[in-house]
Amino acid sequence: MPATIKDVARMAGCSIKTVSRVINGEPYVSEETRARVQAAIRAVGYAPNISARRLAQNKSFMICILLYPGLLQPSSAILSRVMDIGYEENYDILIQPYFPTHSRSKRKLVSLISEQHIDGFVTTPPCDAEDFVADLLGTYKVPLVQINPFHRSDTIPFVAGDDVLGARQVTEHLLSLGHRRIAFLMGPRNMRASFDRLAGYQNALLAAGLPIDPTLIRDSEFTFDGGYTATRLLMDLPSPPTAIFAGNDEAAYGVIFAAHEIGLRIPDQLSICGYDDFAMSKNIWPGLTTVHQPLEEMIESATRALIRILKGEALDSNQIILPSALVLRGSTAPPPR
Amino acid sequence: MPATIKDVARMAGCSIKTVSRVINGEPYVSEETRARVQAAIRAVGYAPNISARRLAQNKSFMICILLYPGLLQPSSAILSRVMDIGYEENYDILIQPYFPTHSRSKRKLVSLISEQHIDGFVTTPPCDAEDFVADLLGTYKVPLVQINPFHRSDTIPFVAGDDVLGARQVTEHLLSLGHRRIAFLMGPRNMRASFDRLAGYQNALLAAGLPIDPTLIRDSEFTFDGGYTATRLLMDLPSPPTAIFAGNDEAAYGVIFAAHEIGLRIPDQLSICGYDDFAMSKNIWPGLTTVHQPLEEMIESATRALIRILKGEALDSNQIILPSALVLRGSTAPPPR
DNA sequence: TTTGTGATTGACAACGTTGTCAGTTTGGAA
DNA sequence: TTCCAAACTGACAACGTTGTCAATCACAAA
Repeated sequence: MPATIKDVARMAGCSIKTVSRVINGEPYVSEETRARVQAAIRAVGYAPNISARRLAQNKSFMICILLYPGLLQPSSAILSRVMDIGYEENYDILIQPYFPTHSRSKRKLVSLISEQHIDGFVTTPPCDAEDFVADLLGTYKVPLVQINPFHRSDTIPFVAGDDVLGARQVTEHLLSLGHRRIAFLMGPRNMRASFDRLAGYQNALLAAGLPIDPTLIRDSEFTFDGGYTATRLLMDLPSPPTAIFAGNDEAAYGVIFAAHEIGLRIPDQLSICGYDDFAMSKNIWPGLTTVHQPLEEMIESATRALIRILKGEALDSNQIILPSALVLRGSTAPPPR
Repeated sequence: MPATIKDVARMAGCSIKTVSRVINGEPYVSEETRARVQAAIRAVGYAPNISARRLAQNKSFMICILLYPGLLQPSSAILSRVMDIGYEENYDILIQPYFPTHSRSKRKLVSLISEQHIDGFVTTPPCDAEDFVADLLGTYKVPLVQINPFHRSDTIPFVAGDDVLGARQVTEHLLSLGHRRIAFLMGPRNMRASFDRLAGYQNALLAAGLPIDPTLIRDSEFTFDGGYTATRLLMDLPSPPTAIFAGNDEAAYGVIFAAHEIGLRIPDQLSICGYDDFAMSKNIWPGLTTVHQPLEEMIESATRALIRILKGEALDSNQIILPSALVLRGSTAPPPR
């Protein structure tokens, strides 16, 4: 039975309302009273009961991040960073795994909104692929900030990277090394990144005056297995590519594995690029040339934007685009002569 | 303004208490009334307000998992599994990053207990290394289940693997391949696994009648950098090891990287073993020989045990030991002649 | 002196549940 | 028929906060 506001009030010799004012930093409390109340709070070891506060204010002080477990590999560092923000701002951050098309996920989401009254959401791809989430949050009028959303909306704030540009830079890097047959591994159709990166790849080829060879474009679903299978097929072609741009890092790991299995030396016989710069990409051998996506910053700024909205502050812009950067490591080199 | 229990009661033509009985599946409601209430619930789209329920029952229906962000790499699959259990059992699962020795972590933990009234905790190494957590939970009388705890307690339930056995099996595997100079990379001093794995390594050597060479035992802190640095030093020895047992997978990644950098072929010139079987270990080349630790099952059974405790049910045993298994992949082979 | 204004304070309702307890109904045994 | 226990039901308090509003106080201006 922890101390309540009443215990504090009794000890400080004032009303519970005055204690409440002190706790919430409201004005109209004399310095003397404030000091007395604060002393009483310390004396009885008082901590406000969050459930009561939530009930009285009809707010939950909770933010939920919808995360698709398959992709995104949320390094714990990211989660930790987000929790810190929550700590500063007095919000609790709830990490919720979410599978689109999965009915249990949907029910859980409904319960988070209707029972827990979560104050706001951050979504990550491909959780936004169907309109279910946005529609649901729309009908319940729960604020939402999206990360790399499928559809960029004028009304829903989002944080994103420039995947067209990043993919173009990767491709130009490979072109500048002398590669002419560059394969591209396409991601799932429910993520915007898949299309944007494909566009960047194609833009670079066209700008270089090269044809787009459909046999060099394969599906990987952004998975290890997808990258592996695509590579086995690609390298069996009569004239195989000299470089594979894997669409994302996880697929690239599959490409690397397949290349090793086939007995190809990386990067001498096959250059490989990824996209995303997962933590592991600098730890494998050879280091993976990729595009660093500032996932931590993205989640952080999405969360901060959401909190601003919840506090009723205006955002500078509904669209936050963060820069990505090509990271050159050991997995790319000029093609074999 | 969502529907409340009053709206349901009005529509069903009964008291709010009767609605409450129906919601909670309590007895003493006639079938006819029950049906009418349920119809009303559906009609108004009622969902109970969790904050009010928490306040009235002085319970949070929340479980918190303390996770050290550096290690453990909680694959999202694990988190997802745990959330599912929570869903089944009507508990919300809070994932809380926790750094021992980090004062903010401690304050957050205190707030989780005293403000949020979290019903129970699951700890993972090395969050339990100091006694702070156990003491705190003890004084607040909050139930706790530990995973791979530093001290195995008779009173605090825990789930663990048999690291001594696992490490012994790894070492015996290397011995059976013919290795005689096997290095061991020690983990941090605040994790039981570090000592248990060292013991398994030493037991196997002693059982084979081999001496324990202290120059072959190095610190890695279970990190990539630690594994990398230790390997550079080890391979500079006048008579370097022919195999390195890296203590955990993350350190093993560092060993592999260093070996490649030195120009050693794996496994022909150097055999490498890890421990833990992180998801990536089967995706790198060559696949890493390691010990599979059933992390998902461990977190699952710890969570289930905690929920049983919270429900007042007795545990079959306070000590749950789950089997680990040696996984042979491509990173080990007989030593060079 | 009176008046007004802003600072300070507290009584009480409200938030949406569940717990307590007393009242009513039902059905079967005496 | 009467009585009793069990089944059913609801009024109301309680949980620990915050919001509303009225009351009081202090002090300066009129």
